[in-house]
Amino acid sequence: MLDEIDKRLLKLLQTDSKQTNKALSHELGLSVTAIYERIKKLENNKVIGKYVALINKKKVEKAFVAFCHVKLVQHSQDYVIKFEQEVRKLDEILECYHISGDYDYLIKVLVKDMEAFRDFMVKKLTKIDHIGSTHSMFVINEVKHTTAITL
Amino acid sequence: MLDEIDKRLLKLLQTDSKQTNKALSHELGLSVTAIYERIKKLENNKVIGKYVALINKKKVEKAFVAFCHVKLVQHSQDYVIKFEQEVRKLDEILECYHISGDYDYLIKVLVKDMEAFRDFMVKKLTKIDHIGSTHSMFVINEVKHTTAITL
DNA sequence: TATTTATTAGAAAATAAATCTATTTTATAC
DNA sequence: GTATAAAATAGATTTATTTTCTAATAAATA
Repeated sequence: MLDEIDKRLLKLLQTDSKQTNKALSHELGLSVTAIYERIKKLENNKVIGKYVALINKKKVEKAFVAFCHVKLVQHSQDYVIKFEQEVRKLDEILECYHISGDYDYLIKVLVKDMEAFRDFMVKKLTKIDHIGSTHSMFVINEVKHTTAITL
Repeated sequence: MLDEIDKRLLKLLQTDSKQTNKALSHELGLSVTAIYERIKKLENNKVIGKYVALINKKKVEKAFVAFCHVKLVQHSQDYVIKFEQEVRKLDEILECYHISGDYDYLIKVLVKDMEAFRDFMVKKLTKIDHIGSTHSMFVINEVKHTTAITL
């Protein structure tokens, strides 16, 4: 389904989606139209989901990152649905995964600072019904963070 | 530094960076030039870090996601530097954070399936020197996942 | 081999980005 | 409160890019 050229093209687009088709055609040794058609196909097939601007969290006062493990008091469908609904509403939560292991969920939280985190915990996260317990881990340093999947 | 228009603009660009300046100008009630200049400024100030294509992991056989806690045997500078270096080299690791708590690191791993994960653990992660212990959590369901920071 | 289908190339048309000049708004000093 | 400077904006123009079109080539299928 994806040939080598597609993979190389996706690598380039995952790194910088603002490159012109001309630049990409140069890089991959194809015509502009070939690149254009390939990209359109990848978009239509939903291989490429969207194009976004990535912003620098340190520049927008969201440099404090934490991961929280969350356990529900019970795992009835109702509780699960409700919890997940609330999580999706909270802007501070960028990611939330239902995971295997001791805890039920792992969430990634972005806020300004420790004070804002405390606020988030007290006023938002733990206000959600049916939360049993939570365990927070603070990011000391971001060693690696990419959105680019290697194919 | 960022006014309300900038914030609304960033929200739009974080959702879809392929919108034309004309469409954005319409949305925000400004001229095309005003939008153009604002975007250029946000780029120059490094508020906008980059533009990327986000690809669909389910379409490229990378649907298996796991988080691994990693503990080093020791925390001497050498060991830390070496570990972080190796992590950055591994394509399966998309994110790695040095975190507070029982473990030293939290890493996010993307592979094809459980078999590939086992392979990754045995042949790559645990081959890195000085790793004390690891603890893996598998993603059962992705409840929320966005790159857009709310300002 | 013949026939269809998909991919590619190059040219033309349509669209958008980038630049320029003039005007307006905002901030600062007097 | 007014004058001045600086920043932001609008509209027009130029430049570049995307998109479409036609034809040619390559790959797949009967």
